[in-house]
Amino acid sequence: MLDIKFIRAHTEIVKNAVLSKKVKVDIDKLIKLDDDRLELLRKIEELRTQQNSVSDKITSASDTERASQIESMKQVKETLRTQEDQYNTILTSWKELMLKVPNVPDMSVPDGNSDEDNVPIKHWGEAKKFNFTPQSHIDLMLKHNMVDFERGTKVHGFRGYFLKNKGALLTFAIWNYAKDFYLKNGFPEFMITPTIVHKENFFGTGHLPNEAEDLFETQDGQNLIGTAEVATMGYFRDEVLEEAEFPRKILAFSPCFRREAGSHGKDVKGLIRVHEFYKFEQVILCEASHAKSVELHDWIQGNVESFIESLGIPYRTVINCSGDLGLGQVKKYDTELWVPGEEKYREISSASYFHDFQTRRFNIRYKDSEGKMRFAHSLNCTAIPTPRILVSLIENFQQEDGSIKIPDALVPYCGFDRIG
RNA sequence: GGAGGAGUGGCAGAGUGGUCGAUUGCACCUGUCUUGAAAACAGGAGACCGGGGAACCGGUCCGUGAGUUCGAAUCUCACCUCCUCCGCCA
Repeated sequence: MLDIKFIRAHTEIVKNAVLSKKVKVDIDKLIKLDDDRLELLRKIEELRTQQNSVSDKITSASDTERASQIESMKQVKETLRTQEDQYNTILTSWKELMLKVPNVPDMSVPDGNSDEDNVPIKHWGEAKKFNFTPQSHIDLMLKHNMVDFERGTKVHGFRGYFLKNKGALLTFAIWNYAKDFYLKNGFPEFMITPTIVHKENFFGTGHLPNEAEDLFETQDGQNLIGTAEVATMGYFRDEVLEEAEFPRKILAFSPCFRREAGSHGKDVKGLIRVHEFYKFEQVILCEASHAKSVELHDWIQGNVESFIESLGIPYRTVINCSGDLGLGQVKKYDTELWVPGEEKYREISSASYFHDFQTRRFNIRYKDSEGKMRFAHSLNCTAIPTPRILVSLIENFQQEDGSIKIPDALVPYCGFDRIG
């Protein structure tokens, strides 16, 4: 959510954001609505002032005065009721529009329509070429009895999977390694979050109102989270944080659920795109400073890059174009790992900052050194998702004989150094 | 799932129709006193919205939303959350 005062003061900037993010929302209509809202608000407050002052006098008035005052206040009450109804009608539309207004992309964000326009800014490792024909993670994992897609589909449905044996053990090893790696590298807080949460949390993060199609819903009206970010941010809703404790650095773990509506034809095989998975997420809350947000954005991105480097998987980092940014995101980096079977880089992580877009919706504030209440800034970045990481890990570490070498960093966590 | 109780400021806790944005205590800030601190005493201090350069003025907020009333923290209804007891269950 943006501040309506900011929208009014910088209308052109916001309109440009709407255009560059390819969002559908009428800013002129919003401002017109806000004019109407303010005009009515002033009228209503004037009437209330009148009502309050007469109310004060009524107690000490004589009986005849009182009768006439009560009579005149009945009129005021009727007018007030009509105007309040109008106000509420306006406010409802106003809120709907406000929730759709996107945050403004940073100057450094390239313009573009989709992920195809994202701009690579870093490459690490060599996109591996094998002197044999590499197999896909699907073939390799099936060969070593690490996964069962047929039973997954039988039991769960489309995109279902069972991780089995060394596939399951490898996953636990990654979780434990990731937990140790991130906690050692500067995350004082660690949480396992709820996965069933109220809708308001999705409005808070900016996933709603526009991404409802991608959410699973319970019969009680809550939704399943698609990322721990949602629950972790919700944790702080309506709270006033201590500036002295900034930046809050939280490592959060949760199962994640995504309907993948709108991507039915994409990645229909394998572990790239599944309905349920697990993810460690980096979540940051800090003071309301652009410079601080930028600094921490680079820090969380650096963390995920270091983590991938420690596994020895080639990757590149892209800066996401405007059209590939979420509603609330100011800027985003994606980290993409080399997938030899497809001969391309595939997304594994996403690092974004939001300024106060989310915290304004969640009402997460702190008192600054001058005693002024401010909305905090928020950021988040994938730490590691499973099982998607297995795709590039297994394909990159496959050997000519079809066995899979375990990256050194993971060996102590696996208890084996090779599969097959 | 059934029965009962409760939600008030950072915390505790008064307040059952107007003088209540709200007594009081703790915590907090400032001052007096003190070499310093503590204690004592005096004073200050909520959030949000609108107007204004500002001092300030007006409005809203007692779980949420509706209602009754000239007027609601206080009365009515619905919902949410928490607690206690019973039942069921990993």
